[in-house]
Amino acid sequence: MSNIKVRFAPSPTGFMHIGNTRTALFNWLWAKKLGGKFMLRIDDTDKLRSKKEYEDVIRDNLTWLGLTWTEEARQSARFDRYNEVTKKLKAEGRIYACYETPEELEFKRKRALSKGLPPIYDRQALSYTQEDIARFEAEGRRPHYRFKLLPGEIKWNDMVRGEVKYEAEKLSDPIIIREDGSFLYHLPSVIDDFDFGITHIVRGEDHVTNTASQVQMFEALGGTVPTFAHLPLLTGKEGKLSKRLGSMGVSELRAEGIEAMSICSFLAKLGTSEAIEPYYDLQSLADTLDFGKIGRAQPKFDEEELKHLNTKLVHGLSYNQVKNRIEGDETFWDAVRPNLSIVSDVNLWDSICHKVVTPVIEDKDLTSMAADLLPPEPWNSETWNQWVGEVKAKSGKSGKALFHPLRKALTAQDNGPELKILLPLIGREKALKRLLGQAA
RNA sequence: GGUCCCAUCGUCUAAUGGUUAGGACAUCACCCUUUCACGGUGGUAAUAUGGGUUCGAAUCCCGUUGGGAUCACCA
Repeated sequence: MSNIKVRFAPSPTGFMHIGNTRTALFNWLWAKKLGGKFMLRIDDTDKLRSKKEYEDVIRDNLTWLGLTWTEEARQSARFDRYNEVTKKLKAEGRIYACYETPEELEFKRKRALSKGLPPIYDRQALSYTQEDIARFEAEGRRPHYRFKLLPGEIKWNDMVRGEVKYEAEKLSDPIIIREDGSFLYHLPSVIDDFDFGITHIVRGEDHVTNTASQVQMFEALGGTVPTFAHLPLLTGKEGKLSKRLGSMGVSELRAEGIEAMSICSFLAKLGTSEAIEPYYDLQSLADTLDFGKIGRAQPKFDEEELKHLNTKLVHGLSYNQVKNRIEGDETFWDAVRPNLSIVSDVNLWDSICHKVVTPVIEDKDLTSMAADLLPPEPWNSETWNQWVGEVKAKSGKSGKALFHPLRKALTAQDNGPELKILLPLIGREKALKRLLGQAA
């Protein structure tokens, strides 16, 4: 049994969007490929912004996508553990108290920037005297805490970026505890990864500098540093990561009729050197996962391309894969699916065959003539050819002029499945009325 | 501004110093279908820019331009 373990750690402060989903997917696929475990961790250290509603939607989306988890944790339930670690690190001098107000910090940053200096924390707090601290406390100030980075080179071998190096001196000591005593993301995340035995962390490249400081946190905890993979961030069509991209949720895509496997196939292959094509199960996607094939440039996410892929995927869906959610039998499905963009459009064709349709009459002479020539039932798949042959002979029309008016009258649609198959399903009674311009 | 990353057809990318710069998606044309769609075949289409290094550069080096990330008491 593999000891590989990955996690997806969303903060329940918003819905699942395309970027989130991609991160979850790559983690899941990696665990699947290596026979490891996938855990869900709710990063709800920010009590104000975390909402149960978001959490529910995240779970629901993951389940729908098929990204199931076998273990779960919640940061808000682990504060005792975080406090314990913090106490130890304070004693070791790796965590220190600071008394600057947010305004003072903001001022320092601006001043550094205006002098052309990097806005790195100046560690003034390390030189406080007892008197300074007493004075701050007397003023009613409460401390926040930072993690002290050790000078020197920080490096790791990234599964997508190769060797990554940072100089600790060029990084700010991250604030890990707020003035109100609550934890910020950095340290709890590391403690959890350490405690739960996470072996690989796959996340967006917006985390690379966080990783640099977190590497030192893992070391301070005395743990092994997990293996990292930082995925290039997705951008929008126009170049910049647009609001639209940020708001493009799994729930919305699902509501639009996009298949879960379309989303997974698309996100797993976008930005890689492999063709973006439909995969019908996560296992086969996992088999092909290779972090080395992920490019380092930022791919553009285009919803249109996702829709194209979805259409292609739907065309390849067998009856067995959809029978639980559609009307109609296998013959019907096979006849209709090459015309579908989304599975639920099958219902449109089902209702065209079995419910009331208001026909569109384009060529009254032709359609009423065709109505007269309609043969008696029973009908089969050859009926169409025989009938249309007669209509053609008598009207002298052929090609589009012949077919389009018939299609519009019988289905009220501009395009669709082969009429040869549809006609017997519609039946003589409805066909006759529709050809005469009556709703039926 | 510091640090880090990136730049090849419209899009995702391949080509680890010598290729007619390849593939996939999209697009276009043709074929199939007595219509559309589906399907099949084929075509158009790219190395951001300026310097080097080299017999030879998409590839290595430097500059320029452009894009992105980060530098939060968000995660």
